[in-house]
Amino acid sequence: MQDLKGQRITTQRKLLLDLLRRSEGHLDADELHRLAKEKEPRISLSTVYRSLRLFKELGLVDERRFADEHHHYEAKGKREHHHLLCLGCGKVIEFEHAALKRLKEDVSRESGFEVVGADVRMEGYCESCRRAKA
Amino acid sequence: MQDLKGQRITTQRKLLLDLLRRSEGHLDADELHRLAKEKEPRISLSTVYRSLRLFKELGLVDERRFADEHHHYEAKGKREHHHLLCLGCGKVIEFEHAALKRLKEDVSRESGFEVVGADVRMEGYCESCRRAKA
DNA sequence: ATCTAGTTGCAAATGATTTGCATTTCCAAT
DNA sequence: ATTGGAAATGCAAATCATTTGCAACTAGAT
Repeated sequence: MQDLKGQRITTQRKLLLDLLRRSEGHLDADELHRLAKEKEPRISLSTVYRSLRLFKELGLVDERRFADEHHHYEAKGKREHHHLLCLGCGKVIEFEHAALKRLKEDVSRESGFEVVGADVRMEGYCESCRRAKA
Repeated sequence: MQDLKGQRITTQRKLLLDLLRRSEGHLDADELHRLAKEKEPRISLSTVYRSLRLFKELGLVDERRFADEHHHYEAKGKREHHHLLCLGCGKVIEFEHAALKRLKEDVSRESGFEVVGADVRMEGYCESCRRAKA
């Protein structure tokens, strides 16, 4: 838990960071709160939000907005990846692609903009929704 | 104004769509409301939101979320483009890149996911912020 | 010109996220 | 180990963008 540089290591923060790291998907604040209450029934939703903000500031999680309405949080550490959003079922699928590195370099060179990060998301239909449509 | 297929053509809708199309940037609901009130002082913010939703459903505008907090709307019709977000000054810059078409095709082929649209955004520092940092 | 369903403006409601404050807890200094 | 105070928590109330209920107002078909 030495990831929380300088910040106090509380039961709540430990639990929340652990849940985020174990979870496969992209949790939102409510889901995380629900999970956390199984271990710490008194944990409050505000603490969840405050901790998420802290983790984000420390660079421990990424905050994303998919379909809308609320944020989703994803613990960092995996390889760089991007997202496919299924318009049929709402599923979020991760993908990697080698060409993106070159794309960033191209953009940096051509635009004079110093690119530090990229987020690519593609919308469409996942295999099962494609089958369902056909 | 025959873009409003089947929908009633009201003074408010005409004005709002017109403002969106004239505007270079990416307006948010408040900015649009402010602009609209110059011509139609009684127009309400709800009407702005309702019209934006309608335009979105009709495919006349794209809704985006940049830095956060609220939506921005952009009239469609320009060529496909993506966005650079400056972390220094918050500016949003548009860019185009030919490689994206191939990237979409690659992803479709490799993942079995049918890609219908892509949104690429890169974060970093624009030229003037880079100079300011140096 | 008339009729009526679609639209509007306003105010109140919503829902995600934030904040004020009293209480509790971490942890550095004793 | 104990302790003092700053930092963190839980709760309830506040925010802020966006949505909605409703009565009054129009577009546009008749």
